[in-house]
Amino acid sequence: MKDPAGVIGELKRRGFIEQVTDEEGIRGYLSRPAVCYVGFDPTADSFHVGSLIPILSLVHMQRYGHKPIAIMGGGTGLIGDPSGKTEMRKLLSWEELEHNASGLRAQLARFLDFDNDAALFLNNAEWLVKLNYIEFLRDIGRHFSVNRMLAAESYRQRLEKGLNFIEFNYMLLQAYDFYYLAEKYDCYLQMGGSDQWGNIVAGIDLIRKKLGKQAYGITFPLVTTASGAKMGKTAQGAIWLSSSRTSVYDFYQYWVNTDDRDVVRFLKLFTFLPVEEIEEIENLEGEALNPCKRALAFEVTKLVHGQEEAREAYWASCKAFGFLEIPEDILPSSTIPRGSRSEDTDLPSIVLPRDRLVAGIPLYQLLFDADLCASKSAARRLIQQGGAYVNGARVTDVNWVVTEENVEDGEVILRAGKKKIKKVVFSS
RNA sequence: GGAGAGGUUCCCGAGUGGCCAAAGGGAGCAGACUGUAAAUCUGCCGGCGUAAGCCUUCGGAGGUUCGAAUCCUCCCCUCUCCA
Repeated sequence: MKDPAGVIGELKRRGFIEQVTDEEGIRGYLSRPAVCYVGFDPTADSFHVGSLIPILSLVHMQRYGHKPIAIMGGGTGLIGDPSGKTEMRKLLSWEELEHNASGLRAQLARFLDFDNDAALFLNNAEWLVKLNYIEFLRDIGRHFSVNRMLAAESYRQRLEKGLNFIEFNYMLLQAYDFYYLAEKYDCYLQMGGSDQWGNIVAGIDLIRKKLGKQAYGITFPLVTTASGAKMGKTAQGAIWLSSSRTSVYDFYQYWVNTDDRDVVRFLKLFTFLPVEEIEEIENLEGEALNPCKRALAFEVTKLVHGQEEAREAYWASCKAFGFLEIPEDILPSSTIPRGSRSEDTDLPSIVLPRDRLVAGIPLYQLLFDADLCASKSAARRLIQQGGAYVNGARVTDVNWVVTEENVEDGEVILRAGKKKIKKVVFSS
């Protein structure tokens, strides 16, 4: 096990830290095995790429011998955190929350070791739901200055757009969470996104007032891509960790397409490759970064979906875009396959009944069926604009029909634009 | 509770009776250029249709009109000021 105190340095070097309340204090707190927590909103039954930062920060903590707690905001999810939002979030029902929390728990188990309480998974509904309003006001509410809350950055934005009482309360509840965890679990460190700063500080104040103890906070930077987009957001929607929402192949592709300027930063944040190795490639430019992007994609995919799935995605991607030797001295700790293409892996595919071929299938229809185009209109546009390929050959005739003649070994390879590819398998 | 402003296609935002599937920008998609990158340029960008055209959309429900995103009525929601 590593020296517990080292975790701060590790997080810092990897770019996880935006702000800390008291660096010296935190180093002291973490100099021996300690407890820390991050809260997650159960707004969906899967995490997306944006949640990787907080999740991985917990993993780093655990690797250094600390005890991470993941809090499911079941209770606060019923309220809706106004921080960082420009408008009110829709409130979730009980059933949704339960469902989401269990999905998230399962995903976290891939990252954290929950055995023997080495990490905890708690739902704050457990203690928030039974709070008594009057008691809460007397015990907790009196410690909060409305003036100070109004001054908080997280509320400022919302004051312009409007904020209702239920949201205004959010800070108290989160502060109460922190206080509760401090008291029950000796947890004196909370981490969270930079929009959580105000809530974290409120918790620290509450702990000081109620328990007379010093607590700490760390915030993560808001990670955006070099072109300014929020991490993990694409036009098709978020990149999810769940393979039923975002296929492993698409997940891998998302990372391969990382902007040059982001590669090093993302390797540090989203993989566990040694920082020294990542620094080795810092000076690479242009095309030389491509193997690094593949390694990044492979490593992140491996973390989320496992080694085998990652290999498959890697080979499928090679098949679609061409093989590229990954030099031995690039990120040597990465377990990305470095040999030549020995494995033959399938492209993403769909299966259709063979008898449809008898009458022939209009290409636009097939593109639509294969999920490469959102509508038949879009498919027609694609063909007209020269972005449609059948078995590698461009097709520009809108009325082109796929027949038996185009099928080889029961398969047709469709491509839309440069990056989307799908194999259609005809079964009898 | 009172007064005012507003809810437009993925987002921002124009549009105040026909020329509106709805300006402009952003995002996105395709092509060129490339390195599965970025930037740039070009085209596209509600659905169905080869097309002509048809259908659905401007908070919701009705109504006026030959014709409504635009006018009227009721309702829902948001914001601002007042209480």
